[in-house]
Amino acid sequence: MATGRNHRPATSRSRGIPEATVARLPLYLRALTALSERSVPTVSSEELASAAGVNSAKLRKDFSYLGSYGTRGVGYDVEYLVYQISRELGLTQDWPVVIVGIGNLGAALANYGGFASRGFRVAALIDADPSLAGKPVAGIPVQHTDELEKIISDNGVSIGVIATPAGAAQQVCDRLVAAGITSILNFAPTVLSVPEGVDVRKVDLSIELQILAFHEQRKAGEEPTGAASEADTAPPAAPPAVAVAKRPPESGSDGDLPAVMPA
Amino acid sequence: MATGRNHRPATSRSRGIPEATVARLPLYLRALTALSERSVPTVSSEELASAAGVNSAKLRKDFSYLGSYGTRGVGYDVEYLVYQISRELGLTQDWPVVIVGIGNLGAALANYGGFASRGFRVAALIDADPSLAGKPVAGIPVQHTDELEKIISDNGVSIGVIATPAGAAQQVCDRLVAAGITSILNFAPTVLSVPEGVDVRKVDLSIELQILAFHEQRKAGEEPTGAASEADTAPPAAPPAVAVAKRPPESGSDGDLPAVMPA
DNA sequence: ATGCCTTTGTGAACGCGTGCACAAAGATTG
DNA sequence: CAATCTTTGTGCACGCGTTCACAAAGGCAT
Repeated sequence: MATGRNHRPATSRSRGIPEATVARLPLYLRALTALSERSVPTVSSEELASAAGVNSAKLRKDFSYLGSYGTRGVGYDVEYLVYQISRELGLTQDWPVVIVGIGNLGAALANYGGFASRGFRVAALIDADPSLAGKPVAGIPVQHTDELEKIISDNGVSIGVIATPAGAAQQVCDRLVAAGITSILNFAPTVLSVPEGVDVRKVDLSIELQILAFHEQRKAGEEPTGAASEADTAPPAAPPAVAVAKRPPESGSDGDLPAVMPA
Repeated sequence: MATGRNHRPATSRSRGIPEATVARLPLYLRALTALSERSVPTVSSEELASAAGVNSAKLRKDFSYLGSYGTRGVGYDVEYLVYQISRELGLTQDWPVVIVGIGNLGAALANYGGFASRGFRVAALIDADPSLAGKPVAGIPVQHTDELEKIISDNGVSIGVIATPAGAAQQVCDRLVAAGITSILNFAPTVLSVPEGVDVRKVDLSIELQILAFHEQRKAGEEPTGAASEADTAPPAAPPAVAVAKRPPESGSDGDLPAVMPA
């Protein structure tokens, strides 16, 4: 989870659809779309749950927040459910989005097919590098940062994707917000601060790997030697005054992305 | 979150560090590294918490699971804490990783600087497209899928990144697991099924956007007209037998990634 | 050395999310 | 039309995660 600030009771109070449920709706939608393409008319909660990788009881409860769209003894009508979830997620309308920071990642996002097929339309690609301006990426010409405000207001964009290096992210964020953006998907490894009412979701590649490393280390140090608990308990030095095993600062400042766009 | 199967009590039972805490440790580590580079000797929980974008009470409780590394009245020793968290996350050792599927996204990942600076080393890039073989991406030559098993065992790789199209993901996953991989970071929009003992974390770009769209729609339909609740309650047709507003199947099969690698 | 001030570490309360288990609902069969 | 069988929808209980609030701990000034 990653909402902009830690405000809001985590539960979306409106119609009372729990945030956890909202996060799973796209999962169900994906599974349902696949079924729809195979012309499967109905699914049971059990089947759909396994296709989506969740518990069937959880799925039924999730759907119960949307209303009673199933038929007892039969299951759910696939087409109807696809529509209901799409509507609930706001996918029946087209959402223009802008991508800021057209480095490797930004380009990958621009080429990502999963956007267009879900009601999202890449309205513009924006980068601070003047030499990129005009060059097409994924068939869309990159525009310079100077145009940012104009692009957003002209196209009525309300969702922005930040794929810049960490150093530029907050500045870009501020400009996006000032220009009217109210939802941000942030790929830069920084904590963005935004005013109340703006949603931020964060995707951090390196964090995911670190979490995996934690579990991996756990697995490794489970049975082999008994030395695991030893190295665990013995700190290399007393709390204050240490300089242990500090990895050399590697390259420049910490947070880094492949992209261009200087700070 | 996204563990392979819905097994395991969500809490990592070992030394009893809650999963939610583990997920935040990389966040703290990032903030601490930045402080370390600025040669800041100590931080209070309040300062660090705000830098990491979390609540200070939460941060203190998180640290309490690791041990008592702070000094009352003063705060935490930055260097020491960096070391402790690094060790806890298993970042004091180098983790070789392989990236499978070198499309736009795979290339972006290969170029991502945040990996190397965190103890992760890209051991190999793998793709099924023979025409890519040998070509260097981010300075590393791409190798063909045939070599997958050999690469993994030769380098002792235990973490794999899947950046293939959805259609190929499960096959790749199976081969990775068979070859000895026990942690997988999955970028393909599919539910992977893996045997017990293998961890899977999922990053789905389109899902994040859909969640944003949900909240965005919410904001939009909050005050404008009173028509919101109307369209909300009236289904376009009765549950069975409908063909409402179904978006045309767009392009090919649903889950798609920019990458190459045919199924 | 003593008292004050800052900040940690944590006990306890609360709320969300998950999963169980079952009653109600509808379809289907004879 | 009645009985049976399947599958939904949900009441309930439990556990994890978050937050509050405060006592204990240590530094620092006098």
